[in-house]
Amino acid sequence: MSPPDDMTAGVDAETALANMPDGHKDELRLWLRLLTCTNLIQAAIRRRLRQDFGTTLPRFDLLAQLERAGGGLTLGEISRRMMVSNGNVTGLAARLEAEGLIERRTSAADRRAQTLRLTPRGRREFARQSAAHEAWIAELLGGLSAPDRAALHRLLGRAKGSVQASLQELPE
Amino acid sequence: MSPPDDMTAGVDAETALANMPDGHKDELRLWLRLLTCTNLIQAAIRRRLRQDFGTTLPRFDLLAQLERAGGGLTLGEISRRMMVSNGNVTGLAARLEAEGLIERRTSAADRRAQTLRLTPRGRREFARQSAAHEAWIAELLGGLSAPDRAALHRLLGRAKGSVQASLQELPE
DNA sequence: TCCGATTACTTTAAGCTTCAATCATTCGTG
DNA sequence: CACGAATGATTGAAGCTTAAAGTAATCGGA
Repeated sequence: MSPPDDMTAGVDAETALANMPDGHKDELRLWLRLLTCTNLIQAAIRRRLRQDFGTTLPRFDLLAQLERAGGGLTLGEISRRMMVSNGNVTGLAARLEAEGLIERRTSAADRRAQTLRLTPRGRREFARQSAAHEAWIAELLGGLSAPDRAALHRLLGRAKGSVQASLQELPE
Repeated sequence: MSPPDDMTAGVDAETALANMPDGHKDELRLWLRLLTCTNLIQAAIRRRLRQDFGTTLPRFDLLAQLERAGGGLTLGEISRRMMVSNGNVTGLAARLEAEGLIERRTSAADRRAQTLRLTPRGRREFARQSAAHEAWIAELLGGLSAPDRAALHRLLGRAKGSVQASLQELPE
């Protein structure tokens, strides 16, 4: 698993962590705080989806994609929109179909493709979950003033731009 | 990463709100952008840890906790610091021990407790990973000016405060 | 001393996630 | 038309994650 231990040059572990020579400590702190915020919110959402609706965030997200699309979507399209792997969507869709929340249909045009759409029950169920979800978010972020929210949104937009630009340049 | 050309849709979760009736649209937008930023960065880190070091983010995080602590830590203490379940740490520690990166020892004082510490090889390995990790983060967030980073850090602090206050009030 | 409560950890079942390999279908080009 | 390449989906192996139940050790009184 681990690469051959080649006794890498000079960096002993203490200096590597204790006092970061570069100015990169700054970015690291920012990243850790970003991560903490996201994790706190996401954990709260997951817990409530489970407790109040007996469901999970990935299931909720998949239903949200179908609801938003209006019509049906292929597994591949869902995979792209959710930014997860194909195999992931296969399993997720299987569980949601078993629960009667979505139905699948082989596309007439392309017999490789499976089209998913919400069942009436799936649509009803998602409407309830979605309303609650929206309220939870509003509650969690309610302590932030409107100007703070706006500023945060704008700065996160720049951060996203920075990340995407960086990934564009060095995709590996 | 480029989406297919046909649909009007964007790819990420952020574009997911076409038109939201309520006034909570604002908070929801903020949350989705926060989530997108975190996911983009995290996915890049995971991919590189795998490609360059054949490891994963949870393993890296556990090693980081041990390195930062200096001495040994119990499984429970690690579980608290990483904000994950006990059972999670049990499995993670088992894999890291099998790889020879950490060692476990039953505490003399309390025979229920297991103390983990880095092996010399674990320390060397983590030093390499940590240096790369730091550089990746700096690169990904390098497009942000220092004042922007400072402002973002500050606003995220307030967001974290809002979330924690909200969770304090309504723990369920 | 003893016994119930607490604490530390492990185990189990279920689900999520990825990558790599595979199968089926469709497409493009000669 | 034929055939290799590309596309859509599924499967399998491995790992991460949680909640809930279980085991072992410690602690705190009665």
